[in-house]
Amino acid sequence: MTTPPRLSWRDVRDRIHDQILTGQYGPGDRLPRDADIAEDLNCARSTVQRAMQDLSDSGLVERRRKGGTRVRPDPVTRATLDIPITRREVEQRGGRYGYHLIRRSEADAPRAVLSAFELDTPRPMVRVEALHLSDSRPYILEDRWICPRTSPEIRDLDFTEQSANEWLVHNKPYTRLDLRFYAISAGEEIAGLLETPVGAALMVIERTTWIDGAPITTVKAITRPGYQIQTGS
Amino acid sequence: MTTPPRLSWRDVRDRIHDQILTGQYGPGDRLPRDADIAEDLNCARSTVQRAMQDLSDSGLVERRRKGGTRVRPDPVTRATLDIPITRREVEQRGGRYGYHLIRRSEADAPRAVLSAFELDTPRPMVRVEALHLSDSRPYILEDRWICPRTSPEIRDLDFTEQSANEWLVHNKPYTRLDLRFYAISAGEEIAGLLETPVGAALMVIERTTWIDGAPITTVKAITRPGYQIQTGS
DNA sequence: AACGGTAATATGTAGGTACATATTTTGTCA
DNA sequence: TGACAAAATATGTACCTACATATTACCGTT
Repeated sequence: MTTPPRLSWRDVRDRIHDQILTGQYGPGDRLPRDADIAEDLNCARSTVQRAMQDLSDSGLVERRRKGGTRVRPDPVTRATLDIPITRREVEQRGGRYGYHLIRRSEADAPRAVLSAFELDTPRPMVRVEALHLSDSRPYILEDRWICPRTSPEIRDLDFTEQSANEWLVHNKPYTRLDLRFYAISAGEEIAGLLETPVGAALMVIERTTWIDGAPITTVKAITRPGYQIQTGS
Repeated sequence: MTTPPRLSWRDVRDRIHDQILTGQYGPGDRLPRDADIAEDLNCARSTVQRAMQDLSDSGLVERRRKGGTRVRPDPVTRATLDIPITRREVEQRGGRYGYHLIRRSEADAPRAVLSAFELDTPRPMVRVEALHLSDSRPYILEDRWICPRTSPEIRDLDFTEQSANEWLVHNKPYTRLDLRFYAISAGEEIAGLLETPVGAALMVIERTTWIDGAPITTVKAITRPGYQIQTGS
């Protein structure tokens, strides 16, 4: 008697995945219940559940209690991005990291910042403008607003030695993150700070974080020309 | 006797998460074994396992068999991106979608394309240049190379009606995806096609896919001015 | 038909056991 | 001391059971 090798949840996942992509189940179609698939494949329902969870996470299917599992009608390519601390990023690329605080100020947050936080009422915030350097050359220019109501500690920090980026990542967990990328053309001020020609195309990374609904920080990181964001590796 | 409400894996996760961020466990520190945590919290090991998996997925800790669980020394902010089919994207934004094939050609893949695929030896590929429109105005310009050795079917497709984007997403599953974003300045040709001033800052999305190591397609999607990529909704 | 409450049902989660697997640690021998 | 094999160990996976929860589906009433 040869014992058939047990099915792993990856096997189950791949099997379903194949069935979807060979057209056996099309967009919007409902798949059998986990229990039935489990019986079909002769494995435990928990194994099917694990497989389905993974397919759901990767955006291929949608699952709803009692509603069952259906193939997502609009396929998406889903990818995971890792954005390291800027210091780590520079060092990992073999550069010598440098940091320079440009200005630290307090003011009522402008409309754009409030809108990033999805706030209606104006409130005072701390603004930190700083430059990250790689081998003494400008790497990323960051324009950050921090909400002191959520992070009172920043009143005692001047961010001349340690970047707000680093301090926040190490000390301020968040429950919600909003990321966006877009391109801008370097204006005069930015071009001057990044030592780049006026009109250069620059990637901007905007990041906003909240903890349980309370705004922590929003930052506009303007990268030097040629900067790339990439997945994996 | 009040029965204490059972701990969910989310509770466990949040508890560990807090402990890490209050400094109870610092970067590089090793956490107790799952079994011990389970005993401490009076829950099943499988619950702790689930919690730890999630923390591992979100980049906060690293787990290794026998090595145990340790706090990641270099914190990263990890985010998930959904990139929909361009047609869906346009329609979801309330625009009327249009598609226009510019050119379909065959040639040996240039060095840049081979490098994207991590290939050494040149091989012939199909190139598809096309324009996606929103309300009859240019939205995304895509310059795509497809490997016919991996997808022989494309020999029979002319991509005049359906975009290669759509066909591939629906018919070509991939096992590996490489994504990168960067900014470019519109040259004359691109500016003409996107109906944008020369020198405008544009976001580029490069996407390369493989199936089990075999190259499928690589595409450079040049977006119109003001285009943004963002997480979440 | 329209409404509303109830039952039916598929997925989600927790508990528990057993074994698999990947590493590290230890121990032995040259 | 070094190399290699064996033991120890923490996480990973599979199975099963029981119950929780969110919806959908159904049915009776108006």
